[in-house]
Formats: sequence, C-alpha cells, structure tokens
Amino acid sequence: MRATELLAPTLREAPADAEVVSHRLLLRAGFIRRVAAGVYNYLPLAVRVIKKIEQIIREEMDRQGGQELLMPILQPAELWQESGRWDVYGPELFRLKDRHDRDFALGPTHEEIITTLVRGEVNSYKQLPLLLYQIQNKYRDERRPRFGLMRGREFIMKDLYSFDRDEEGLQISYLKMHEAYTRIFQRCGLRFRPVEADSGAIGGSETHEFMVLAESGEASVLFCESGACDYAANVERAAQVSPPEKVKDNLKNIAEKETPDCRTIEEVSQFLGIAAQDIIKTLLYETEAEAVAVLVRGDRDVNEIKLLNTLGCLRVNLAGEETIRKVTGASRGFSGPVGLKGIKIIADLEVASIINAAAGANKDNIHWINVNPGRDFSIDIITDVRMVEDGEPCPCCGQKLKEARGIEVGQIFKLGIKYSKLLGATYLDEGGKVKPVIMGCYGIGVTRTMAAAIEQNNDQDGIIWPAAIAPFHAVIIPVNTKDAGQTALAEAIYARLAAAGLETILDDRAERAGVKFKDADLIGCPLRITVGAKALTERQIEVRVRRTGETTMIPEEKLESAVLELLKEL
RNA sequence: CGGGAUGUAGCGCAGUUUGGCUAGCGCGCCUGCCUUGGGAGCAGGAGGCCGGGGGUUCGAGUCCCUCCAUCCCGACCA
Repeated sequence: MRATELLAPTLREAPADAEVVSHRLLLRAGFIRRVAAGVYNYLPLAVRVIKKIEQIIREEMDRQGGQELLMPILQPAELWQESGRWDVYGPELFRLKDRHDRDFALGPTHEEIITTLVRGEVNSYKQLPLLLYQIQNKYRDERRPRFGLMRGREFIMKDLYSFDRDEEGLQISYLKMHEAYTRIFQRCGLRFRPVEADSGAIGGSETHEFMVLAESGEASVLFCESGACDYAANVERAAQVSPPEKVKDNLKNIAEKETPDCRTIEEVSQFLGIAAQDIIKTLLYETEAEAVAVLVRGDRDVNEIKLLNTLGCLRVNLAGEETIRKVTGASRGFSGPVGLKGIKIIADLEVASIINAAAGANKDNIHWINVNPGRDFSIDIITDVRMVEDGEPCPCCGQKLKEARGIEVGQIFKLGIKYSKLLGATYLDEGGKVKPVIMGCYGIGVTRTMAAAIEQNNDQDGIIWPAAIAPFHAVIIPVNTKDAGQTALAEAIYARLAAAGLETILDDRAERAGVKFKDADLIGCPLRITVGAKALTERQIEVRVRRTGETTMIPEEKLESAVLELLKEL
C-alpha cells in the first residue's frame, strides 16, 4: 500500500472528548471516526486490524470444530417475546418498527435466533454436538457509551453457541472454547487472564471472563500471586476465605454510648476509639420484593452481586432515607441489628464471628458497644456478602490475592437449557426420549479487543501493534522523495518485501522525513525501514523496531530474511 | 435516569462576563518558492447557519426561553 493512496488521516491533536488512550490513538492515528455516540466509522487501517483479529478467531474456532454461519442483525420481536427477553432486556435493546408497524429489534446477541434455527433443523442426538459461530455487528443501546471502541452501541463480536446432548458434552465444548480463547488472545499478543465470573440471574452455571490486564479496565479482578495456583476471579465473584472461629469468651456487657453526629464508620471509629473492623456496618437494601438489612464489618464493603445471588432477587438498591427511618426508627448512620424487627438480617461471615463490636442503636446519636451476635441479635442468613480486597488470602491456596484492572474481551458461559426450554429446541436420544439441547454461549468483542490491544501496547509516540494484528508489518520511508536513488531503492524494497509475503506501507508522500517518522510511530507498525542517503552509498538498510526503538543495519540482500526474523519476536 | 460541564473552520482553542462595524488565533488544507534523518521557513489563499428553533433589541456568537448533541461523575449493565 502506498501512503499517497491510503486514507489514514492522522491528527496532531486528539479531539478533546477522547478520554482513554486507545480512543485518542485510534482517532489520532486515523483508524476511526465518530458517527454518533458509541458508533464509529472504521477506516482502512482499522479494518485491516479487525480482519486480522477475526482471522485468528476463525482459525481457532474452526480448529475446535466450529462452523461459521451468519445470522441477521434485524430480528423480529416475536422471537424475543417467545424467550421473554422482549420485556426483560429493557431499554438496552434497540427496537424499531417496519412499515407495517411490526416490532423488530437490532440483535444485541443471538441466542433467540440460533436456538430457533437449531429447533427447526436438529432433531436427533446424531446431529449433536454442534458448534456454530458468527462474526457480526451487535447493537446495545448503552446508557453511557464511552471510551471509544471500548463500550460502543454498535460493535463487532464473535459469538459461538454450543449444542450438546448432556452436561458432559457441554463440559467438553466449554473446555474447547476455553482453550480456543486462550490461544486466540495469546496469538493476538495480549497479556490476559481467564477469571471466574458471576453467572448472574441466568443460573448457577459456570462462566469465565477473559480479561486483558490494563489500568483503564472497567472490571476489577483478583488473582493469586503464588505461581503454583491459578485462581483468578472477577471481584464480583471472588470468594472470601472463611474467617477463623473466635473463642466466644470475654463477652462484655452491652452498653449504649452517645455518638453525636457520628454517621460514618470513620466518625464512629474516631469518636469511640474503636477500630473499624470492630464495628458492625448495617446497610439497608431494597429489592423488588422487600427490604433487608446487610451486616458487614466496618472496614468492608457489601458485594451487591453476592447479595443479589443470596436473595435470588432481580435487583437490589441501597434504601433511601425514608425507608431507613421506617424500618429502624432512626436516621441514616445509626442503623444496627440489635432490636431490629420485621426485616431479614443477612450477615457476612466475618460479622458472625465478631466479638464485642460497636453498632448503631436505631436511635439518633446513639451506638451500642460490646454487641455480640447470637447473644444480642439473631441473624437470618450468614454468608459471604462482601467484597474481597487486595492482599487477602486466596480461597484456593491461602497465598495473597492481588487486585488488577481488566478489560473484558471475552466470556464463555454454560447456558444449560434456559433457551432450549423456552424456545423448544429438543432432540430425540437413543431411547427415543425428547430432551432439551444443552447450550453454551461464547463471545469475543472483536472491536473491543482491538482497543484493548492499544491500551496495553502504546507509548508517548503512539500505538505499538503486536505483529500478529498490526495493520501492516512495516512502513518503508524514503527520507527524501526528491532523491531519485532513494525513491527507486524504496520502491525496490517495497516490491521485494511484497514478494516475500510481507505487508508494508510505502510512505511515498512528498513530506519531510520528520512528518513521516511521526506518523509511522503514531500508526505503530512493528517495523520501520528507513531509506536515506547512507542506504544508497553503503547498501545497508536501516530497520527500526517500533517497540524498542532499536535500529539495526541489514545488508541489502538479506533484508527479507532479517525482517521475517525480527517479526517473529514481535 | 440524577448531578456537573461544553457546543465558534477538519482538529485544538480565544471572543460571551460588560450586546456594537467585516468573528479571530494555532495546527491542518490549497498554490508558489525553499527545505528534506524527528510534526521546517517565507509569501499568497480557501474554509463559519458561532449546535437548532423561538424571543428581547435599532443591533445577538454574546442576553432570555426552549430543544438537541457531546463529555465527565454517579446510578445501571452482558
């Protein structure tokens, strides 16, 4: 490709509204342009990267026996009504009407479509297992699209659906995808981790998220520092190690203390001279059905996902001032479990074993001290409802957990029979019995992976593409386009590298060298080949590695092999 | 959806407080000269519904009302 023919409009300054580095660099380097909030044009450089990522995905899906198909973006409402998700999915589902006033949706995912397809075409155990996938645009009307390609309303996703006869088959499919995903992200040159994740309302099935580790990640993950253990989990999921049983002696007498205007744990702790971990934090939550009290140690935070799962409800919200007063009789900041009536009390494991703690008295400006669970109040549910923090012991091996930020680029999920049951996708087993097919779904955000790769690979000058997904392997820069010798040599190199199967940009623009160097750094191809005056006289070609800035002089005749060799390490 | 902010040339911004002639600057773009190893220099030039609509006024980028868009924080979320 010649730079004079390539639409790659670079910008010196990034648009002011681009916050994260991948967004800024994708704009500056001429990969994307915004069309609407969360909707982008992908320019030629971006398309090349996307195609490379897609190709890696295809190869790994096919390796595991996946078959590619293509399903529609435009989907009739009936399918969504049949699965119940027309009502459940909420405002995130793009909805539209056709000229006959019939309802349609733009697919945010394709379970409905594919399950319906399989319902019609698969009848026998002999046709299973099946692994079907597509790479397709997805639409989600995000409340807050942001960070460029990281959280868009239109994005490209690979989604594979597995169909098996039984749980054993699903486990095999699941492991195949786990392996495929590991290979895909490795091949893309990313530093990532599969982590255990919460399966949410869909049920107690197994699920892993593949997280690209980056500071800008929206998700927080905890993983075991010990090399021997590979425990890693989304914080939403990470389990706490059960606290050691404390000997319940030395129980002091419960007593009221005045705590004027002490509403926060910090204030109470300061005022009473009691450590935060010896205070019981009482939070009132409302679900769609009831209000509940949640107790955690003063130095801990409630994990609302765990709470949601414990209660088996659809949503939880912190209760407002009004509800707090109604339930406790006091204002916010003085809630406590002692004497709390008519409300379910859920306590974290650590609270159950706390001794002589402080807690709100359900009276303004009063706290109890020397509160002891069991003796002074009873608990309805004792379970793990708190956030696990950096440095806590690993639930697997006891070593320290470390916290990191991650970008979720893939998720694999055991669906079970949720959709096959709702939509009636069944097969006949060997005994002639009707059974629902067992499903799994497995997604990779293609465009998000591109952004994540930049989050992880950039410097002050621009993007540093891993070679496997770089838009071009190298850029060839004749320093002075007025010098016929230089342009001729650059052209010759361009032709030779193309013949060797390498993808290059020949920067034949009549720009000064500095401009071309800046643009080359910004766009971030792994190698830069500079053809200057010395190249002509010494017949040595300068090859510079984008990531390290290292330059090597290669004898002209060895150029192809040297370039191929360099690329292997990038 | 709640709170905050911003919309002026392709990009980055000034001008708005205190209304006043023809709306500015830097970068980018076009033409010419010059230059050619890290975003050069000189000269000339093109490019604006000042987010939209309504109002106040002799006069609105500037004041008022309204709508829209975008961003940030929060809530929410596969």
